[in-house]
Amino acid sequence: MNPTPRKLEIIAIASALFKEKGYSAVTMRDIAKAMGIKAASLYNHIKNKEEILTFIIISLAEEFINGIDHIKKENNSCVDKLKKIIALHVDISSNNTNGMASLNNDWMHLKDQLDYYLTLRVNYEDSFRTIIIEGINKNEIKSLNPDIMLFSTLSTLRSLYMWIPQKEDLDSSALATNLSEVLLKGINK
Amino acid sequence: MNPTPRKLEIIAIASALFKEKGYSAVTMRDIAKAMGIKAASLYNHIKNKEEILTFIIISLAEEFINGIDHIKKENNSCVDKLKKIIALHVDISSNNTNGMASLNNDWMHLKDQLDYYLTLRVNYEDSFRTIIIEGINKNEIKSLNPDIMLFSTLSTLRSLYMWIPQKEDLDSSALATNLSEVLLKGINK
DNA sequence: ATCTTAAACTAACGTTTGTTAGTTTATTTT
DNA sequence: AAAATAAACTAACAAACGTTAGTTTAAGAT
Repeated sequence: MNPTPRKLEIIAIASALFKEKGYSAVTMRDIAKAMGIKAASLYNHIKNKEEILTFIIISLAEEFINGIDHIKKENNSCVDKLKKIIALHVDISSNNTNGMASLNNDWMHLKDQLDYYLTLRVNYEDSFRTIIIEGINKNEIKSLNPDIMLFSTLSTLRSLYMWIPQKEDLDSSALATNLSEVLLKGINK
Repeated sequence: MNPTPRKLEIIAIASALFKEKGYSAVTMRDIAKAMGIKAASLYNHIKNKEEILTFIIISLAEEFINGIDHIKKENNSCVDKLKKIIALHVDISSNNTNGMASLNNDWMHLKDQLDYYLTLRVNYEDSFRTIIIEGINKNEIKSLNPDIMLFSTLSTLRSLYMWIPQKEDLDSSALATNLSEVLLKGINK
């Protein structure tokens, strides 16, 4: 059940290819060539193509759920919770920019675990929205449409994977700090 | 050169399928079935699969370039220019949520026009960044990393296509106003 | 030295893919 | 009525797809 080193190598290579062209456009022969072996040899390590995608997406989705569950429980202001969510996204995205592409763009190609993934996503968004609404009620957050604030913030955080690789000069904590400033306080002086 | 009504029907149907599953996962037989005809019949109207994608992406990309070129020339404050950019995204995205999915996710499958698309994108982002930097210099915009502000704002605007279809209660101008508030002034009270 | 195992290989399978060629059908123009 | 056109059709193609079966190779364990 827990993957061998070789299997993790395949998943890492596949993640990079999936980010470049998307899951459907990447063939088993592409993955094999990038590994320096033949396509059939991949099946000594993985069940099938779908298993690769499932592993990438589900493990990331569970990281996010675990992260936000932890943040919810802490005794912080809502604004501080939001800052922790931002740091969570920066952290996970930094450590797996390739996998984040699949999580964002290829979840609909899941089969067995599609329903499970959708449950995780709904739960994550609900937790996020709850924190925003709490912030409004406690007068920490502006009284605007919570869904617009959720959508706006989450869109930026979901796109981090595209942008982090080209910004190696900024370390994770500096990026999280800057992003918190922009997302919470805006850009207008 | 300018498309027949039937061709536009095919492109519209294809856009919807591309949004659901991505360009690579949609077959000519999928498109034909959704049109109620056979796959071979599509070729009476279009050159090949690639032409459909190219049309969707390039026409949208040109809309954005035309929009921002117009905004640049107007004699407005930088903040007002930014508000107009936000309204531009809301407007274009509202009128073609399906096509926006291809623009965002399937541009890498362009062949002939890939370089042209990339040029348009770089030009668009440069114009956007220039407005932000001007705003910093004129003391309208906070003196933070301009790329982070660009990235953050643009990520939200690029994701609008996913979100607009499930928010029919909000009309375009109200959405643009709310978004301007959130993106420019933040969510923190 | 023999056995076992991990991980590669070759060869092939049945499908699905985008696309072409040639034909039929129905509508419009002459 | 005849001719031309638009838009569908059937049939088929070569290539690429994910995957399976059986085999070889090389290293470690007995």
